[in-house]
Amino acid sequence: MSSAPRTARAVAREQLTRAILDSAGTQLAEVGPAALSVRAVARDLGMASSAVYRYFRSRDALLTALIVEAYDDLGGRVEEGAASVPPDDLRARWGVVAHVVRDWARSQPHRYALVYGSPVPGYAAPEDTVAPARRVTQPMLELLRDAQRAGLRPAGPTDVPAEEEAGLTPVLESVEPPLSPAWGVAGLTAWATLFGHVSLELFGHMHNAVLDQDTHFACVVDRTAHDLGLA
Amino acid sequence: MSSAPRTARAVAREQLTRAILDSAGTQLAEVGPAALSVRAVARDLGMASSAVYRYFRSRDALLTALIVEAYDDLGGRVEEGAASVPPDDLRARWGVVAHVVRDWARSQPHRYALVYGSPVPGYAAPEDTVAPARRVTQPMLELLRDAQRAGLRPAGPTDVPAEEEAGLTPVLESVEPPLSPAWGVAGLTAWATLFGHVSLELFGHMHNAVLDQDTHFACVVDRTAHDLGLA
DNA sequence: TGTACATCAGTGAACGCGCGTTCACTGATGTAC
DNA sequence: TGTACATCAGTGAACGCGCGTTCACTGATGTAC
Repeated sequence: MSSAPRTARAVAREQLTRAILDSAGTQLAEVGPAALSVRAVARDLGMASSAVYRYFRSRDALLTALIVEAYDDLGGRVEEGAASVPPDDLRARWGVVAHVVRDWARSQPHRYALVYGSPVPGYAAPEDTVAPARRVTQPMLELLRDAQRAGLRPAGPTDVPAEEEAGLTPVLESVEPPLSPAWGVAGLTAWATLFGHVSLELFGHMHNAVLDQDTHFACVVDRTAHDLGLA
Repeated sequence: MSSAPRTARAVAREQLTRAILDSAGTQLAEVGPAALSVRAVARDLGMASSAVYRYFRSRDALLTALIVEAYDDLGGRVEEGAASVPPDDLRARWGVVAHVVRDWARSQPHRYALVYGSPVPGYAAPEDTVAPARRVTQPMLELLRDAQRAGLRPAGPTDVPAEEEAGLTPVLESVEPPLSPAWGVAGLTAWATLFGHVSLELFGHMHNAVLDQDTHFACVVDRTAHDLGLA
Protein backbone atom coordinates (compact mmCIF):
# COMPACT_ATOMS: atom_id res chain seq x y z
CA MET A 1 0.00 0.00 0.00
CA SER A 2 3.06 2.30 0.12
CA SER A 3 3.30 4.71 -2.76
CA ALA A 4 6.49 3.95 -4.67
CA PRO A 5 6.73 0.15 -5.12
CA ARG A 6 3.61 -0.60 -7.15
CA THR A 7 2.65 -4.21 -7.16
CA ALA A 8 2.48 -5.96 -10.54
CA ARG A 9 -1.24 -6.42 -10.09
CA ALA A 10 -1.80 -2.72 -9.44
CA VAL A 11 0.19 -1.77 -12.51
CA ALA A 12 -1.77 -4.19 -14.69
CA ARG A 13 -5.04 -2.92 -13.26
CA GLU A 14 -4.17 0.66 -13.99
CA GLN A 15 -3.14 -0.15 -17.55
CA LEU A 16 -6.20 -2.20 -18.31
CA THR A 17 -8.48 0.44 -16.80
CA ARG A 18 -6.91 2.91 -19.21
CA ALA A 19 -7.26 0.52 -22.12
CA ILE A 20 -10.95 0.05 -21.33
CA LEU A 21 -11.53 3.80 -21.17
CA ASP A 22 -9.66 4.33 -24.43
CA SER A 23 -11.60 1.63 -26.20
CA ALA A 24 -14.85 2.99 -24.81
CA GLY A 25 -13.86 6.44 -26.04
CA THR A 26 -13.39 5.08 -29.55
CA GLN A 27 -16.74 3.30 -29.31
CA LEU A 28 -18.34 6.55 -28.24
CA ALA A 29 -17.15 8.28 -31.37
CA GLU A 30 -18.58 5.55 -33.54
CA VAL A 31 -21.93 4.64 -32.02
CA GLY A 32 -22.66 7.32 -29.45
CA PRO A 33 -23.24 7.08 -25.71
CA ALA A 34 -26.61 5.35 -25.91
CA ALA A 35 -25.13 2.42 -27.82
CA LEU A 36 -21.91 2.20 -25.81
CA SER A 37 -21.49 -1.49 -25.18
CA VAL A 38 -19.53 -3.37 -22.53
CA ARG A 39 -19.38 -6.40 -24.81
CA ALA A 40 -17.95 -4.40 -27.70
CA VAL A 41 -15.23 -2.97 -25.45
CA ALA A 42 -14.37 -6.46 -24.23
CA ARG A 43 -14.30 -7.76 -27.80
CA ASP A 44 -12.01 -4.93 -28.80
CA LEU A 45 -9.58 -5.78 -26.02
CA GLY A 46 -9.80 -9.53 -26.62
CA MET A 47 -11.21 -10.39 -23.25
CA ALA A 48 -14.40 -11.94 -21.91
CA SER A 49 -17.18 -9.41 -21.45
CA SER A 50 -17.55 -10.45 -17.85
CA ALA A 51 -13.96 -9.43 -17.15
CA VAL A 52 -14.80 -5.78 -17.72
CA TYR A 53 -16.97 -5.97 -14.62
CA ARG A 54 -13.83 -6.34 -12.53
CA TYR A 55 -13.02 -2.76 -13.57
CA PHE A 56 -16.37 -1.03 -13.85
CA ARG A 57 -19.39 -2.01 -11.84
CA SER A 58 -21.78 -1.47 -14.76
CA ARG A 59 -22.18 0.12 -18.14
CA ASP A 60 -23.38 3.29 -16.45
CA ALA A 61 -20.28 3.43 -14.27
CA LEU A 62 -18.18 3.25 -17.42
CA LEU A 63 -20.20 6.09 -18.91
CA THR A 64 -19.72 8.14 -15.76
CA ALA A 65 -15.96 7.62 -15.95
CA LEU A 66 -15.98 8.86 -19.55
CA ILE A 67 -17.97 11.94 -18.56
CA VAL A 68 -15.65 12.76 -15.68
CA GLU A 69 -12.66 12.29 -17.94
CA ALA A 70 -14.14 14.62 -20.56
CA TYR A 71 -14.87 17.38 -18.04
CA ASP A 72 -11.43 17.00 -16.52
CA ASP A 73 -9.74 17.16 -19.89
CA LEU A 74 -11.60 20.26 -21.00
CA GLY A 75 -11.42 21.82 -17.54
CA GLY A 76 -7.66 21.35 -17.45
CA ARG A 77 -7.23 23.01 -20.81
CA VAL A 78 -9.42 25.94 -19.83
CA GLU A 79 -7.39 26.39 -16.65
CA GLU A 80 -4.15 26.27 -18.60
CA GLY A 81 -5.46 28.67 -21.20
CA ALA A 82 -6.65 31.17 -18.61
CA ALA A 83 -3.26 31.03 -16.90
CA SER A 84 -1.34 31.47 -20.15
CA VAL A 85 -2.08 35.16 -20.59
CA PRO A 86 -1.08 38.14 -18.43
CA PRO A 87 -3.50 38.21 -15.49
CA ASP A 88 -4.66 41.76 -16.18
CA ASP A 89 -5.32 41.28 -19.89
CA LEU A 90 -8.91 40.22 -19.42
CA ARG A 91 -9.89 40.55 -23.06
CA ALA A 92 -7.14 38.12 -24.03
CA ARG A 93 -8.15 35.74 -21.27
CA TRP A 94 -11.75 35.63 -22.48
CA GLY A 95 -10.55 35.04 -26.03
CA VAL A 96 -8.30 32.18 -25.00
CA VAL A 97 -10.95 30.51 -22.87
CA ALA A 98 -13.53 30.76 -25.65
CA HIS A 99 -11.19 29.39 -28.28
CA VAL A 100 -10.04 26.56 -26.02
CA VAL A 101 -13.64 25.44 -25.57
CA ARG A 102 -14.39 25.55 -29.30
CA ASP A 103 -11.12 23.92 -30.35
CA TRP A 104 -11.59 21.12 -27.87
CA ALA A 105 -15.17 20.58 -29.01
CA ARG A 106 -14.19 20.48 -32.66
CA SER A 107 -11.32 18.07 -32.08
CA GLN A 108 -13.41 15.72 -29.94
CA PRO A 109 -17.00 16.25 -31.03
CA HIS A 110 -18.31 13.05 -29.46
CA ARG A 111 -16.86 13.95 -26.07
CA TYR A 112 -18.37 17.43 -26.29
CA ALA A 113 -21.71 15.89 -27.24
CA LEU A 114 -21.40 13.47 -24.33
CA VAL A 115 -21.25 16.24 -21.76
CA TYR A 116 -22.98 19.22 -23.40
CA GLY A 117 -25.31 17.45 -25.85
CA SER A 118 -28.55 15.59 -25.24
CA PRO A 119 -28.72 13.64 -21.99
CA VAL A 120 -28.37 9.89 -22.39
CA PRO A 121 -31.85 8.36 -21.88
CA GLY A 122 -32.02 6.16 -18.81
CA TYR A 123 -28.73 7.48 -17.46
CA ALA A 124 -28.68 9.82 -14.49
CA ALA A 125 -25.33 11.50 -13.88
CA PRO A 126 -24.21 10.91 -10.29
CA GLU A 127 -22.70 13.49 -7.95
CA ASP A 128 -19.20 12.51 -9.07
CA THR A 129 -19.60 14.55 -12.23
CA VAL A 130 -20.45 17.84 -10.54
CA ALA A 131 -16.96 18.82 -9.38
CA PRO A 132 -15.25 18.05 -12.72
CA ALA A 133 -17.96 20.01 -14.53
CA ARG A 134 -17.20 23.01 -12.38
CA ARG A 135 -13.57 23.01 -13.48
CA VAL A 136 -14.77 24.27 -16.85
CA THR A 137 -16.86 27.15 -15.54
CA GLN A 138 -14.74 28.22 -12.60
CA PRO A 139 -12.04 29.96 -14.67
CA MET A 140 -14.79 31.92 -16.43
CA LEU A 141 -16.26 33.00 -13.12
CA GLU A 142 -12.84 34.07 -11.91
CA LEU A 143 -12.44 36.10 -15.05
CA LEU A 144 -15.68 37.93 -14.27
CA ARG A 145 -14.59 38.49 -10.70
CA ASP A 146 -11.29 39.96 -11.85
CA ALA A 147 -13.10 42.23 -14.29
CA GLN A 148 -15.35 43.44 -11.52
CA ARG A 149 -12.35 43.96 -9.27
CA ALA A 150 -10.68 46.00 -12.01
CA GLY A 151 -13.66 48.35 -11.99
CA LEU A 152 -15.02 47.33 -15.38
CA ARG A 153 -18.73 47.22 -16.07
CA PRO A 154 -20.66 44.96 -18.42
CA ALA A 155 -22.44 46.69 -21.30
CA GLY A 156 -26.20 47.09 -21.32
CA PRO A 157 -28.69 47.35 -18.48
CA THR A 158 -27.22 47.02 -14.99
CA ASP A 159 -30.39 46.99 -12.93
CA VAL A 160 -31.26 43.43 -11.97
CA PRO A 161 -34.62 42.59 -10.35
CA ALA A 162 -34.40 41.47 -6.73
CA GLU A 163 -36.02 38.15 -7.64
CA GLU A 164 -33.25 37.45 -10.11
CA GLU A 165 -30.57 38.50 -7.68
CA ALA A 166 -31.82 35.96 -5.16
CA GLY A 167 -31.97 33.22 -7.77
CA LEU A 168 -28.40 33.82 -8.83
CA THR A 169 -26.96 33.28 -5.35
CA PRO A 170 -25.10 30.07 -6.25
CA VAL A 171 -23.35 31.72 -9.20
CA LEU A 172 -22.61 35.00 -7.47
CA GLU A 173 -21.07 33.34 -4.44
CA SER A 174 -18.96 30.85 -6.35
CA VAL A 175 -16.07 33.32 -6.29
CA GLU A 176 -14.53 35.62 -3.67
CA PRO A 177 -15.41 38.47 -3.50
CA PRO A 178 -18.86 37.59 -4.86
CA LEU A 179 -20.07 38.89 -8.19
CA SER A 180 -22.59 41.69 -8.48
CA PRO A 181 -25.94 40.63 -10.00
CA ALA A 182 -25.19 42.56 -13.18
CA TRP A 183 -21.96 40.65 -13.64
CA GLY A 184 -23.78 37.41 -12.93
CA VAL A 185 -26.39 37.98 -15.63
CA ALA A 186 -23.80 39.19 -18.13
CA GLY A 187 -21.58 36.20 -17.42
CA LEU A 188 -24.35 33.64 -17.71
CA THR A 189 -25.43 35.23 -20.98
CA ALA A 190 -21.90 35.05 -22.38
CA TRP A 191 -21.68 31.45 -21.22
CA ALA A 192 -24.91 30.64 -23.09
CA THR A 193 -23.61 32.40 -26.19
CA LEU A 194 -20.32 30.52 -26.17
CA PHE A 195 -21.74 27.05 -25.65
CA GLY A 196 -24.73 27.82 -27.82
CA HIS A 197 -22.50 28.80 -30.68
CA VAL A 198 -20.31 25.74 -30.31
CA SER A 199 -23.33 23.42 -30.13
CA LEU A 200 -25.03 24.99 -33.15
CA GLU A 201 -21.83 24.80 -35.15
CA LEU A 202 -20.90 21.29 -34.09
CA PHE A 203 -24.37 19.87 -34.48
CA GLY A 204 -24.64 21.14 -38.03
CA HIS A 205 -26.98 24.11 -37.73
CA MET A 206 -24.54 26.66 -39.12
CA HIS A 207 -23.66 24.65 -42.18
CA ASN A 208 -26.10 26.41 -44.47
CA ALA A 209 -25.79 29.80 -42.84
CA VAL A 210 -22.13 30.70 -42.32
CA LEU A 211 -19.35 29.95 -44.78
CA ASP A 212 -16.25 30.71 -42.72
CA GLN A 213 -16.73 29.28 -39.27
CA ASP A 214 -13.39 30.37 -37.83
CA THR A 215 -13.81 33.99 -38.82
CA HIS A 216 -17.37 34.07 -37.59
CA PHE A 217 -16.46 32.61 -34.24
CA ALA A 218 -13.79 35.26 -33.79
CA CYS A 219 -16.46 37.88 -34.42
CA VAL A 220 -18.82 36.35 -31.91
CA VAL A 221 -16.07 36.25 -29.30
CA ASP A 222 -15.34 39.88 -30.00
CA ARG A 223 -18.99 40.77 -29.60
CA THR A 224 -19.28 38.93 -26.30
CA ALA A 225 -16.08 40.60 -25.10
CA HIS A 226 -17.68 43.99 -25.75
CA ASP A 227 -20.84 42.85 -24.06
CA LEU A 228 -18.80 41.94 -20.99
CA GLY A 229 -17.17 45.35 -21.08
CA LEU A 230 -13.73 43.82 -21.68
CA ALA A 231 -12.98 45.76 -24.84
CA MET B 1 -57.66 10.65 -57.03
CA SER B 2 -60.11 13.57 -56.79
CA SER B 3 -59.80 15.55 -53.58
CA ALA B 4 -63.12 15.26 -51.72
CA PRO B 5 -64.15 11.59 -51.80
CA ARG B 6 -61.28 9.91 -49.97
CA THR B 7 -61.18 6.21 -50.45
CA ALA B 8 -61.44 4.02 -47.36
CA ARG B 9 -57.90 2.82 -47.94
CA ALA B 10 -56.51 6.34 -48.09
CA VAL B 11 -58.26 7.28 -44.87
CA ALA B 12 -56.93 4.21 -43.10
CA ARG B 13 -53.43 4.87 -44.39
CA GLU B 14 -53.48 8.41 -43.14
CA GLN B 15 -54.72 7.40 -39.72
CA LEU B 16 -52.20 4.61 -39.30
CA THR B 17 -49.37 6.85 -40.47
CA ARG B 18 -50.36 9.25 -37.71
CA ALA B 19 -50.61 6.46 -35.16
CA ILE B 20 -47.12 5.28 -36.07
CA LEU B 21 -45.70 8.78 -35.71
CA ASP B 22 -47.45 9.27 -32.38
CA SER B 23 -46.19 5.99 -31.03
CA ALA B 24 -42.70 6.75 -32.28
CA GLY B 25 -42.90 10.13 -30.54
CA THR B 26 -43.73 8.44 -27.26
CA GLN B 27 -40.87 5.97 -27.80
CA LEU B 28 -38.57 8.88 -28.42
CA ALA B 29 -39.37 10.40 -25.06
CA GLU B 30 -38.64 7.14 -23.33
CA VAL B 31 -35.55 5.71 -24.99
CA GLY B 32 -34.18 8.46 -27.19
CA PRO B 33 -33.62 8.64 -30.93
CA ALA B 34 -30.72 6.18 -31.03
CA ALA B 35 -32.88 3.44 -29.53
CA LEU B 36 -36.03 4.23 -31.48
CA SER B 37 -37.28 0.85 -32.62
CA VAL B 38 -39.57 -0.13 -35.47
CA ARG B 39 -40.45 -3.33 -33.64
CA ALA B 40 -41.43 -1.49 -30.48
CA VAL B 41 -43.70 0.82 -32.46
CA ALA B 42 -45.34 -2.18 -34.14
CA ARG B 43 -45.74 -3.91 -30.79
CA ASP B 44 -47.34 -0.78 -29.37
CA LEU B 45 -49.85 -0.68 -32.21
CA GLY B 46 -50.51 -4.42 -32.13
CA MET B 47 -49.30 -5.11 -35.63
CA ALA B 48 -46.53 -7.14 -37.21
CA SER B 49 -43.23 -5.28 -37.34
CA SER B 50 -43.03 -5.87 -41.07
CA ALA B 51 -46.28 -3.97 -41.56
CA VAL B 52 -44.65 -0.71 -40.51
CA TYR B 53 -42.52 -0.96 -43.64
CA ARG B 54 -45.63 -0.32 -45.72
CA TYR B 55 -45.62 3.17 -44.17
CA PHE B 56 -41.96 4.05 -43.71
CA ARG B 57 -39.21 2.68 -45.88
CA SER B 58 -36.82 2.27 -42.95
CA ARG B 59 -36.10 3.24 -39.39
CA ASP B 60 -34.20 6.25 -40.61
CA ALA B 61 -37.14 7.39 -42.72
CA LEU B 62 -39.28 7.27 -39.59
CA LEU B 63 -36.69 9.32 -37.75
CA THR B 64 -36.63 11.85 -40.58
CA ALA B 65 -40.41 12.20 -40.39
CA LEU B 66 -40.16 12.88 -36.66
CA ILE B 67 -37.51 15.53 -37.23
CA VAL B 68 -39.53 17.25 -39.93
CA GLU B 69 -42.58 17.16 -37.70
CA ALA B 70 -40.65 18.71 -34.82
CA TYR B 71 -39.27 21.56 -36.94
CA ASP B 72 -42.69 22.18 -38.43
CA ASP B 73 -44.34 22.24 -35.04
CA LEU B 74 -41.85 24.66 -33.53
CA GLY B 75 -41.62 26.69 -36.73
CA GLY B 76 -45.38 27.11 -36.84
CA ARG B 77 -45.47 28.31 -33.28
CA VAL B 78 -42.66 30.79 -33.85
CA GLU B 79 -44.48 32.14 -36.91
CA GLU B 80 -47.69 32.47 -34.94
CA GLY B 81 -45.91 34.13 -32.04
CA ALA B 82 -44.15 36.63 -34.27
CA ALA B 83 -47.46 37.50 -35.93
CA SER B 84 -49.29 37.91 -32.62
CA VAL B 85 -47.71 41.24 -31.67
CA PRO B 86 -47.99 44.64 -33.36
CA PRO B 87 -45.56 44.58 -36.32
CA ASP B 88 -43.64 47.61 -35.15
CA ASP B 89 -43.16 46.48 -31.55
CA LEU B 90 -39.89 44.72 -32.22
CA ARG B 91 -38.93 44.30 -28.59
CA ALA B 92 -42.18 42.44 -27.93
CA ARG B 93 -41.67 40.33 -31.03
CA TRP B 94 -38.23 39.22 -29.91
CA GLY B 95 -39.59 38.44 -26.47
CA VAL B 96 -42.41 36.33 -27.84
CA VAL B 97 -40.17 34.42 -30.22
CA ALA B 98 -37.64 33.68 -27.49
CA HIS B 99 -40.29 32.52 -25.04
CA VAL B 100 -42.00 30.37 -27.66
CA VAL B 101 -38.75 28.54 -28.29
CA ARG B 102 -38.06 27.95 -24.62
CA ASP B 103 -41.63 26.98 -23.75
CA TRP B 104 -41.76 24.52 -26.62
CA ALA B 105 -38.41 23.02 -25.62
CA ARG B 106 -39.46 22.62 -22.00
CA SER B 107 -42.78 21.05 -22.87
CA GLN B 108 -41.26 18.61 -25.37
CA PRO B 109 -37.68 18.15 -24.25
CA HIS B 110 -37.10 15.01 -26.28
CA ARG B 111 -38.23 16.67 -29.49
CA TYR B 112 -35.99 19.64 -28.80
CA ALA B 113 -33.10 17.28 -28.15
CA LEU B 114 -33.89 15.41 -31.35
CA VAL B 115 -33.38 18.48 -33.51
CA TYR B 116 -31.04 20.72 -31.50
CA GLY B 117 -29.21 18.16 -29.36
CA SER B 118 -26.47 15.71 -30.29
CA PRO B 119 -26.72 14.24 -33.77
CA VAL B 120 -27.92 10.65 -33.90
CA PRO B 121 -24.88 8.45 -34.66
CA GLY B 122 -25.16 6.73 -38.01
CA TYR B 123 -28.03 8.93 -39.11
CA ALA B 124 -27.52 11.62 -41.73
CA ALA B 125 -30.37 14.09 -42.04
CA PRO B 126 -31.54 14.27 -45.67
CA GLU B 127 -32.36 17.43 -47.59
CA ASP B 128 -36.03 17.13 -46.56
CA THR B 129 -35.22 18.57 -43.15
CA VAL B 130 -33.62 21.78 -44.38
CA ALA B 131 -36.76 23.69 -45.33
CA PRO B 132 -38.66 22.86 -42.11
CA ALA B 133 -35.59 23.87 -40.07
CA ARG B 134 -35.62 27.25 -41.78
CA ARG B 135 -39.17 27.92 -40.63
CA VAL B 136 -37.79 28.38 -37.13
CA THR B 137 -35.07 30.86 -38.05
CA GLN B 138 -36.83 32.79 -40.78
CA PRO B 139 -39.10 34.80 -38.44
CA MET B 140 -36.01 35.80 -36.46
CA LEU B 141 -34.28 36.99 -39.62
CA GLU B 142 -37.34 38.96 -40.59
CA LEU B 143 -37.33 40.56 -37.18
CA LEU B 144 -33.75 41.70 -37.77
CA ARG B 145 -34.63 43.00 -41.20
CA ASP B 146 -37.53 44.99 -39.79
CA ALA B 147 -35.29 46.43 -37.08
CA GLN B 148 -32.77 47.48 -39.69
CA ARG B 149 -35.53 48.98 -41.78
CA ALA B 150 -36.77 50.93 -38.77
CA GLY B 151 -33.33 52.51 -38.51
CA LEU B 152 -32.30 50.74 -35.31
CA ARG B 153 -28.69 49.70 -34.70
CA PRO B 154 -27.37 46.77 -32.73
CA ALA B 155 -25.29 47.64 -29.66
CA GLY B 156 -21.54 47.19 -29.63
CA PRO B 157 -19.02 47.25 -32.45
CA THR B 158 -20.46 47.77 -35.93
CA ASP B 159 -17.33 47.32 -38.03
CA VAL B 160 -17.29 43.81 -39.50
CA PRO B 161 -14.18 42.47 -41.28
CA ALA B 162 -14.57 41.97 -45.03
CA GLU B 163 -13.78 38.26 -44.63
CA GLU B 164 -16.67 37.84 -42.23
CA GLU B 165 -19.00 39.85 -44.43
CA ALA B 166 -18.33 37.46 -47.31
CA GLY B 167 -18.83 34.40 -45.12
CA LEU B 168 -22.19 35.65 -43.92
CA THR B 169 -23.66 35.94 -47.41
CA PRO B 170 -26.23 33.14 -46.95
CA VAL B 171 -27.59 34.72 -43.78
CA LEU B 172 -27.54 38.30 -45.00
CA GLU B 173 -29.36 37.46 -48.21
CA SER B 174 -32.01 35.27 -46.65
CA VAL B 175 -34.28 38.31 -46.31
CA GLU B 176 -35.22 41.22 -48.54
CA PRO B 177 -33.72 43.78 -48.34
CA PRO B 178 -30.58 41.98 -47.16
CA LEU B 179 -29.14 42.50 -43.70
CA SER B 180 -26.07 44.58 -43.07
CA PRO B 181 -23.09 42.60 -41.77
CA ALA B 182 -23.42 44.19 -38.34
CA TRP B 183 -27.01 43.01 -38.09
CA GLY B 184 -25.93 39.57 -39.28
CA VAL B 185 -23.32 39.15 -36.58
CA ALA B 186 -25.62 40.54 -33.90
CA GLY B 187 -28.44 38.25 -35.00
CA LEU B 188 -26.33 35.11 -35.11
CA THR B 189 -24.98 35.94 -31.66
CA ALA B 190 -28.47 36.38 -30.25
CA TRP B 191 -29.48 33.11 -31.91
CA ALA B 192 -26.56 31.35 -30.21
CA THR B 193 -27.47 32.89 -26.88
CA LEU B 194 -31.10 31.83 -27.12
CA PHE B 195 -30.50 28.23 -28.14
CA GLY B 196 -27.43 27.99 -25.94
CA HIS B 197 -29.44 29.06 -22.93
CA VAL B 198 -32.26 26.64 -23.69
CA SER B 199 -29.84 23.75 -24.25
CA LEU B 200 -27.88 24.43 -21.08
CA GLU B 201 -31.08 24.72 -19.05
CA LEU B 202 -32.76 21.68 -20.59
CA PHE B 203 -29.71 19.47 -20.46
CA GLY B 204 -29.21 20.13 -16.77
CA HIS B 205 -26.26 22.51 -16.69
CA MET B 206 -28.10 25.33 -14.90
CA HIS B 207 -29.45 23.16 -12.15
CA ASN B 208 -26.70 23.97 -9.68
CA ALA B 209 -26.22 27.54 -10.80
CA VAL B 210 -29.56 29.29 -11.11
CA LEU B 211 -32.48 28.84 -8.73
CA ASP B 212 -35.30 30.59 -10.61
CA GLN B 213 -35.09 29.57 -14.26
CA ASP B 214 -38.07 31.60 -15.47
CA THR B 215 -36.86 34.85 -13.98
CA HIS B 216 -33.36 34.28 -15.23
CA PHE B 217 -34.51 33.56 -18.76
CA ALA B 218 -36.52 36.80 -18.79
CA CYS B 219 -33.32 38.64 -17.81
CA VAL B 220 -31.33 36.98 -20.58
CA VAL B 221 -34.00 37.88 -23.13
CA ASP B 222 -33.90 41.44 -21.90
CA ARG B 223 -30.11 41.53 -22.23
CA THR B 224 -30.19 40.16 -25.77
CA ALA B 225 -32.92 42.68 -26.67
CA HIS B 226 -30.61 45.47 -25.57
CA ASP B 227 -27.77 43.88 -27.45
CA LEU B 228 -29.90 43.91 -30.58
CA GLY B 229 -30.74 47.55 -30.00
CA LEU B 230 -34.43 46.77 -29.57
CA ALA B 231 -34.77 48.36 -26.13
C1' DT C 1 -74.84 -2.83 -61.98
C1' DG C 2 -71.66 -6.99 -62.06
C1' DT C 3 -67.71 -9.14 -62.84
C1' DA C 4 -62.48 -9.81 -63.66
C1' DC C 5 -58.30 -8.17 -62.54
C1' DA C 6 -54.86 -5.28 -60.20
C1' DT C 7 -53.36 -3.11 -56.27
C1' DC C 8 -52.30 -2.84 -51.66
C1' DA C 9 -52.14 -3.86 -46.31
C1' DG C 10 -50.91 -6.91 -43.20
C1' DT C 11 -48.92 -11.61 -41.62
C1' DG C 12 -45.53 -14.70 -39.66
C1' DA C 13 -41.37 -16.94 -40.21
C1' DA C 14 -36.75 -16.40 -40.97
C1' DC C 15 -31.80 -14.41 -41.27
C1' DG C 16 -28.07 -12.94 -38.66
C1' DC C 17 -27.02 -10.23 -35.31
C1' DG C 18 -26.70 -7.63 -30.84
C1' DC C 19 -27.06 -6.60 -25.54
C1' DG C 20 -26.13 -6.30 -19.74
C1' DT C 21 -25.36 -8.98 -16.06
C1' DT C 22 -24.62 -13.13 -13.02
C1' DC C 23 -22.32 -17.20 -11.52
C1' DA C 24 -19.33 -21.04 -10.37
C1' DC C 25 -14.96 -21.83 -11.45
C1' DT C 26 -9.52 -21.83 -12.41
C1' DG C 27 -5.14 -20.21 -11.78
C1' DA C 28 -2.11 -16.56 -10.84
C1' DT C 29 -0.48 -12.91 -7.58
C1' DG C 30 0.23 -11.04 -3.00
C1' DT C 31 0.74 -11.41 2.16
C1' DA C 32 1.57 -12.91 6.86
C1' DC C 33 3.80 -15.91 9.70
C1' DT D 1 13.56 -17.60 3.17
C1' DG D 2 9.57 -20.80 2.62
C1' DT D 3 5.21 -22.12 3.05
C1' DA D 4 -0.07 -21.66 3.81
C1' DC D 5 -3.72 -18.98 2.94
C1' DA D 6 -6.34 -15.10 1.02
C1' DT D 7 -7.20 -12.16 -2.59
C1' DC D 8 -8.06 -11.04 -7.10
C1' DA D 9 -8.32 -11.30 -12.52
C1' DG D 10 -10.15 -13.56 -16.01
C1' DT D 11 -13.16 -17.41 -18.19
C1' DG D 12 -17.11 -19.35 -20.49
C1' DA D 13 -21.69 -20.62 -20.20
C1' DA D 14 -26.07 -19.15 -19.29
C1' DC D 15 -30.46 -16.15 -18.61
C1' DG D 16 -33.69 -13.52 -20.97
C1' DC D 17 -34.06 -10.22 -23.88
C1' DG D 18 -33.68 -7.04 -27.94
C1' DC D 19 -33.02 -5.39 -33.03
C1' DG D 20 -33.75 -4.09 -38.74
C1' DT D 21 -35.06 -5.99 -42.75
C1' DT D 22 -36.69 -9.42 -46.32
C1' DC D 23 -39.85 -12.60 -48.32
C1' DA D 24 -43.63 -15.46 -49.95
C1' DC D 25 -48.07 -15.39 -48.91
C1' DT D 26 -53.38 -14.28 -47.87
C1' DG D 27 -57.27 -11.64 -48.16
C1' DA D 28 -59.40 -7.29 -48.52
C1' DT D 29 -60.12 -2.96 -51.23
C1' DG D 30 -60.31 -0.40 -55.50
C1' DT D 31 -60.89 0.04 -60.67
C1' DA D 32 -62.05 -0.59 -65.50
C1' DC D 33 -64.97 -2.54 -68.65
